[in-house]
Amino acid sequence: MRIGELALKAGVSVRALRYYEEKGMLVPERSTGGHRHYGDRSVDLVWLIQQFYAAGLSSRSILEILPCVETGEATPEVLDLLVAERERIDRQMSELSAARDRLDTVIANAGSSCSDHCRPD
Amino acid sequence: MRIGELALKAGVSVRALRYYEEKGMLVPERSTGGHRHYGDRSVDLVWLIQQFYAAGLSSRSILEILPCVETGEATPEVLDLLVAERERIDRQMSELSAARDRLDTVIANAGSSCSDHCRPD
DNA sequence: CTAAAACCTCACGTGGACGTCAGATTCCAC
DNA sequence: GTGGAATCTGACGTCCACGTGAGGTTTTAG
Repeated sequence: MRIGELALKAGVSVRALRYYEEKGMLVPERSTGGHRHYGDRSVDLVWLIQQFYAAGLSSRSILEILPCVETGEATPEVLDLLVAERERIDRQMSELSAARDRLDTVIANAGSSCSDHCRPD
Repeated sequence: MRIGELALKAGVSVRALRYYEEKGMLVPERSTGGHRHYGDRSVDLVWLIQQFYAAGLSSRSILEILPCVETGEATPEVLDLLVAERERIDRQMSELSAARDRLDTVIANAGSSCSDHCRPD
């Protein structure tokens, strides 16, 4: 399929797909005229890239990790990276959790104080 | 205390503190000569700001949320913002969780395949 | 065959949270 | 009072995942 169709199916912009190629994460075939051609598996691959981006990984990390997601194998360095990213995600989740608790506290207080003067029954 | 001492105690850079002031989040007193002077509560405030940043809030959101963290009160708009940010954090946590699971799978596979050819016993 | 839609390659713009450098001023210990 | 440390105000630099034209080429529907 061509770049526009993949962009639609994967829910990203055409520019993003070109950027992924620039970074080496998703390199398509080319038609004789120079147009990009992607296989069906590219849709899942883009989803995976998006998932990793959403988790705070850099394109550099994703580039190293992607191949071994497909092959199931990893060099020791990539394994280190995988573990490091996993630990970073754990830390980020606990930070998010703490901030969420803080927000919940504020919401609870603000909610009660608001009802105090909004519905003073 | 002055800006350098606060930076040390709060574990941020002097530049960051000036940036917080520029954004209205932490506005200190000034000496006659123009130097910033912070109270002891500023340390906790900076921690809070950092915590919110770590959770992905923008300086704009933090600016609106900070006052009602202190007063315990909130206007309906700020309450909406609080709830929206809380929901965003929830979504981000589930995305992180999904990515972590994916990494775990890869780590498990890579670990076994590595031991396959690293220690073929 | 042709027109328009889709695609191509540069290449500069964006936003956010600061880093960093320059040059001037203020503070504090001695 | 003086010298060095700390601080001051601009203002430009950084990084990254794209956004956004400009100007030209390829593909495809009719």
